[in-house]
Amino acid sequence: MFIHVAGYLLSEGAVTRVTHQYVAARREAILDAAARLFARKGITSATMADIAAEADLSAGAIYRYFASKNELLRAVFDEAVTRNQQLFREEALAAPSPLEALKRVGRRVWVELDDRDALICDIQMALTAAREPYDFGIELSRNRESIRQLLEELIRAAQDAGEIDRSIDASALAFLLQATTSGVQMLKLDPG
Amino acid sequence: MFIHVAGYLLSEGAVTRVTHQYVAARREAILDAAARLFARKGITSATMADIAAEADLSAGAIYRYFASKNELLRAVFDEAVTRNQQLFREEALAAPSPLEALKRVGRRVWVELDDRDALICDIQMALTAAREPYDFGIELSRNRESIRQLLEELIRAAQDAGEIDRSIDASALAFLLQATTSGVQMLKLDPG
Amino acid sequence: MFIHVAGYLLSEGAVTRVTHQYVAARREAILDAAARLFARKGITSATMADIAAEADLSAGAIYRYFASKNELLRAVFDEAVTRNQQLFREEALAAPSPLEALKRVGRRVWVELDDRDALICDIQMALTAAREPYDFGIELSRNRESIRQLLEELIRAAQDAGEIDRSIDASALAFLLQATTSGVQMLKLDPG
Amino acid sequence: MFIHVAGYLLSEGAVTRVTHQYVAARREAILDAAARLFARKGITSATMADIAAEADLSAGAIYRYFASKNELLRAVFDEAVTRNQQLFREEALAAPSPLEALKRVGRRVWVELDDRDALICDIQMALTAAREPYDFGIELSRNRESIRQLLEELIRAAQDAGEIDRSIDASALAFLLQATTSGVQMLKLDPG
DNA sequence: TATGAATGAGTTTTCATTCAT
DNA sequence: TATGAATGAAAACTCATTCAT
Repeated sequence: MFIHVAGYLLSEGAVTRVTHQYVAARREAILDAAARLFARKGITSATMADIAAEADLSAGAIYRYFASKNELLRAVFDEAVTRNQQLFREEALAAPSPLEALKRVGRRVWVELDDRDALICDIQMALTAAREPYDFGIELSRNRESIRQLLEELIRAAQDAGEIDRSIDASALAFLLQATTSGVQMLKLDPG
Repeated sequence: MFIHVAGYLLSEGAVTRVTHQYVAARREAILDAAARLFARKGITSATMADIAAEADLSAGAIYRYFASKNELLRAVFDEAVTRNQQLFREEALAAPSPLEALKRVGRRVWVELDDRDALICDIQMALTAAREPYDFGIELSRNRESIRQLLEELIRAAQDAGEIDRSIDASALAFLLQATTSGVQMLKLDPG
Repeated sequence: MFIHVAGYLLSEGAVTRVTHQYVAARREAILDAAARLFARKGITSATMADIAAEADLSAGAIYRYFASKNELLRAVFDEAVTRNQQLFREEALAAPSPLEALKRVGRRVWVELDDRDALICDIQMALTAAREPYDFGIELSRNRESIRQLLEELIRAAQDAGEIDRSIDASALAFLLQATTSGVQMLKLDPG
Repeated sequence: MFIHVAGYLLSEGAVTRVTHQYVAARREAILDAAARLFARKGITSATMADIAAEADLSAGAIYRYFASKNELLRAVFDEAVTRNQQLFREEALAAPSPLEALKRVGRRVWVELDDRDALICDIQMALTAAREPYDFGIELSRNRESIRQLLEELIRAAQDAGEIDRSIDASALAFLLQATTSGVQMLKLDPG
């Protein structure tokens, strides 16, 4: 060690940075593979070996990145929640008017429906949360609530701008929009 | 075996009838137990032993009624589809007018949402169908289609009766109603 | 069920008794197999498959009798403790005088040393208890203490009967006897 | 590689000496770490990664010093045997009289009992030797025998010096002393 | 020499399914 | 028909060991 000190000090930073990038990339790859396989086969039926193969790894290697299958599942769900939130906020912020924002969000959701894996992932997430509310449900619930609030704010703003009839109950409409969105997701599942 | 002695004392016909009733009742019990457990634990996590226990049977006995877990699953799904169809048709037939029929169907669906197990079963069915379209998807798809048609017919009838604005696209409205229904199901799942 | 009632009532007792005996015998067989293999290969290296094979079963079958490898280990240890206690008490009760009791216990311990598997099991138990005091140590500690007390009582009785010099500290001698016994166990381990 | 540059600035001899010292120190550190972890977790449960971490190294690095976990185990056992031998000889040589030598050895052994890790290591060694006599037992056996002879010689010398009653069987007493020593080790294990 | 990511064999555990009773 | 013990094929997870850097 005393002989190598200089060398280590020089290289450590670089090595660490490279390794971190590599590790982060692998983590991401596993996460993506898991999301795909959970969607295609179902959470229980997707084996760690399946996921590993999809991520070009051996099954054991996954455990360097995620402590257990359950942790991996949680991470996949976290990513899905984040993705959903971003989708809404991005469109809402970019739009020139409240009504336009609502329309764009709707259009964006419609487009995203073509990502079948993400679609299934969302529904599976809801099911899992329904069955294990304390392990998985809390964040999902918060997520849904925050999206509902965003919709409600947009509706009220549109009402203030005269773009939507003021007699409409903004809260109820927000609920209805969200329900319809979820519903369209369900219908989109239909393989027919 | 001696345990059948009592049965043999009855005339052949009676025995057969009793046995048939008995078998049918057991089948139904297993089906119900399976539906409950598939909903609560998920299809893969619900074991045959769980289901047997819930139906007051031993694990092996189920195989007298269903050839495999997959067959049992199929039967559970069949029942769910049938139940859904009946629900719609019953209400539609009993209503005095088309619009009233639509309203009653809506109310009935709303009430059924409180059967959490049925709710989860429906969603799980859709997921399974999405993943294995040829094994499970076809009938589900037909079911959804037939319900959509029923809705569309009711809407058209209501339009003919002047109860609904004729400028509305009946087909699109039927789709929307169905989507909203599915969507409310999803929101109802939310444990929060 | 209603058809079979009579038959079931008649046979249930018999069936249950037979089954219970069978189950108990299997449990015992597994326990013995496990004790042997824990001794021969060590606790960690003895696999459930090894144990099952030694007990003429498949690995999975063990789980009908013991919830986990750890439970099985605990049961093996429990049996060893019980065996040790019995050995001491039996000899002590049967002897005509306190000193004779001490001698008989000593002779019995000496004889038991030839059961190499039991020997190793005892030592392994002590090691395991040392490492996981709260999981395994408490009962073992109690066991050792109760044997020490028995020895002390015997020594005091022998002193009262004039068989052992009264100037000797009974407690210290009991400790020494126990230590020597343990020590001879250790030396007996020596394969040379 | 550049990380060796500093080392090359030194003369060949110096580099070699430093490297040798370094290697020896590392080897020793690994050996100590392994002894500690084998004692605390058990041989099988202590992982190479555990040991490496305890020795401030990465898992792979150990293989520069020991070809396998088994070799490492063997080395740990060798050290323990050597330590035991030295302990006895040191005290025996330093004592002014044979009886005093015996007493000092006894006292030293008593003191060493407080090194719980060494204690457990000794017992584990005996167990391992009992199970794999040809791999691990031979040297241990020789060690025990040589200590017994040393004790016997001391006893005889004490008898010749009139310090111990000549009627006592020196060989038997040596055996007994050794057994008691081992036995006290076992009792010391007791967590209670 | 040191690192630590990856591998692959092995271990515990679970469960659908079978079958003797 | 019902039971429940047993099987055997997975599946999650662990770890000694290797190897590119």
